[in-house]
Parts: sequence; C-alpha cells; structure tokens
Amino acid sequence: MQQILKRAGLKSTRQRIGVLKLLKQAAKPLTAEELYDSAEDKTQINLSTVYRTLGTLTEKGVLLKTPGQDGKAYYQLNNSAHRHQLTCSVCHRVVLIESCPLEELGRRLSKTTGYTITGHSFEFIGICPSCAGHPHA
Amino acid sequence: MQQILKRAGLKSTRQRIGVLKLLKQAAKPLTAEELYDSAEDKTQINLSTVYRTLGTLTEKGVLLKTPGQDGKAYYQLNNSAHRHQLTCSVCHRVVLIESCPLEELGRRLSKTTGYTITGHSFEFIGICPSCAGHPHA
DNA sequence: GTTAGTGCAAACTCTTTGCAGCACT
DNA sequence: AGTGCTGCAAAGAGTTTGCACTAAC
Repeated sequence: MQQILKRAGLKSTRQRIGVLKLLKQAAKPLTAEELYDSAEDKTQINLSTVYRTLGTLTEKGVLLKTPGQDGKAYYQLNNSAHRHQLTCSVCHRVVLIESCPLEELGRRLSKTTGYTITGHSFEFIGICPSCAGHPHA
Repeated sequence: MQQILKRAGLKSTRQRIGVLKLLKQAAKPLTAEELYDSAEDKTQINLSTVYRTLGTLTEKGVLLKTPGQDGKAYYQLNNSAHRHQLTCSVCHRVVLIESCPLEELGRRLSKTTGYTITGHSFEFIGICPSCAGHPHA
C-alpha cells in the first residue's frame, strides 16, 4: 500500500491508505460517497479528501475512473483484475461484467496513434430480463 | 428525422428535429451545451429542452450517452457509425477512435446475461505524443 | 523545518424539476 | 380539444477550491 504511494511520489497518509485498502477489498468500482461512507469511523476522513485522493491517484494512473450513466464517477484499482459495469436502463440496477476485453485493443490503439494508453472506462447499457418481462416495474 | 421520432412515439417538434439534425451532421459526440450553442438562432431552444430531449431520446435508444472523464455527458446517434473518444490525461484534448469493437462483444454478453443490450459507452484514457514529449505542457 | 496533505465551508458546474403557457396530433 | 412539450427560474447532485491548520518527510 505504502509502496504504491511512494512509487507515485506521494506521501503516505492514513486517509490515502484507507482509500486504497477499501478499493482493494471492494472488487467492484466504488463512488466517492461510497468510499466516504465505508470509512469505518466517519471522522477519519473528509469527503473533500476522498475526492482529492481519488483525483491524484487517478492522475498517477493508480486508479481507474469510470464516469457512470448515473452521473457519479466510479473508481477502482487500475490493474488487470478491474471490472466493468452493465446498467439496466429501466431499473438502473448495475451488474458486473466478468472480463475486460479492452487490454489488447488498447495496445493496438497505442501503436496506431502514438498515445500511451493508461486506462479506459466503459459500460454497457441494456434492459435486464426482469424489466423486459414486466416493463412497468 | 420525423420518422425517428414517430417510431419512438414522440411528437415532432422544431426543437427535437434541430437536435437530431445537429447530431447527424456532427459525426462526433456532442455535449448538451455544445448542442445548445450550435443551435443557429439561440432563441430557438432552451437549455432545459436540450437536456430533456437528450434524456428522452437516450431512453428510447435513439441516442447514445457517454459520460466523459470531464464530467460532461456526450451524445451521438445510436447507430453503427458512432464514435468513441480517446482523452489525453495531461492536456485533456480529445481525439476520436476509428471503429467500435464492442458490437460483437455486446451480442455475446446479451446471450450470457439475458440482458437486451441497447448501447454502451466507452473511452480510452492516455497521454498524447505531444504531452509525452514535453511533460510540462 | 519544509512541503505536501487535510478539514471545513463555501462555491461551482452540470443537470433536473415544478409550473404555467404553447404546439403538435 | 387534449395531451405532450417547452421556457423560465429555481433547486439539486456531484465535485472542486481557498484558506488556515496538521502531519509526513
């Protein structure tokens, strides 16, 4: 945890370590508010600090930021285990997609454009079987 | 244009047709504000109406909504010619990706999850060659 | 000791909503 | 004529920022 921060040239603080720990445990993308609410003792971190931490860690490439259809941004560790979402456009419930097919595509894109690809965000939108069944849910 | 609206069960209004026309011409995703500013005569449509129009057309599956890293939502026609973005995390300039590789993936996902896939949003994040060259731009 | 990070409160941006009037079918 | 759509103004949600204080190096 501290190593990640050191590598990024950032100071190790209780707040940052807390955020990283939560994201590591989560195994699904979390919003700033979810992180804030999950902080065991609410007084341990301020919402502004959550936002600032997420911002700097995203800039450093440590985190992946995925702006969702709901207007909130979802954050997760930027590693090969990251997950993407599938949102139902009727009931707005979210499920996770098993694997990420974009790594290879990113490598190809990197070659053709000269960009260094540091991450990606994506999300499918659809209608879940339950909403397709009773459309007025 | 009117046909699209009729098929979606919506009334044909000057404002909606204007929005659709602009999106058709654009060939790149636009934000609500860009659409509002592009309306030839500014008095022809209200910003709220732009948002409402984009919302209903997205719900009907006519438009594709892609929430960007910058906090704004980008809209485009939901057809096979749609485009995705590649954003530089340093200078925040945006370029377009040539093709969309997610159609096939969506079909597969539809089979495994039972969801009706109606769209997707995605974006790559990277560092453009120019920013990689002089990092302090 | 110095610099980077934090908390708090206020501000800002994008987007949504209530309501009265207008336009499409 | 009736219903859906629009404009306006005000509110809402999520996120950012200035400043004084604190903690990491």
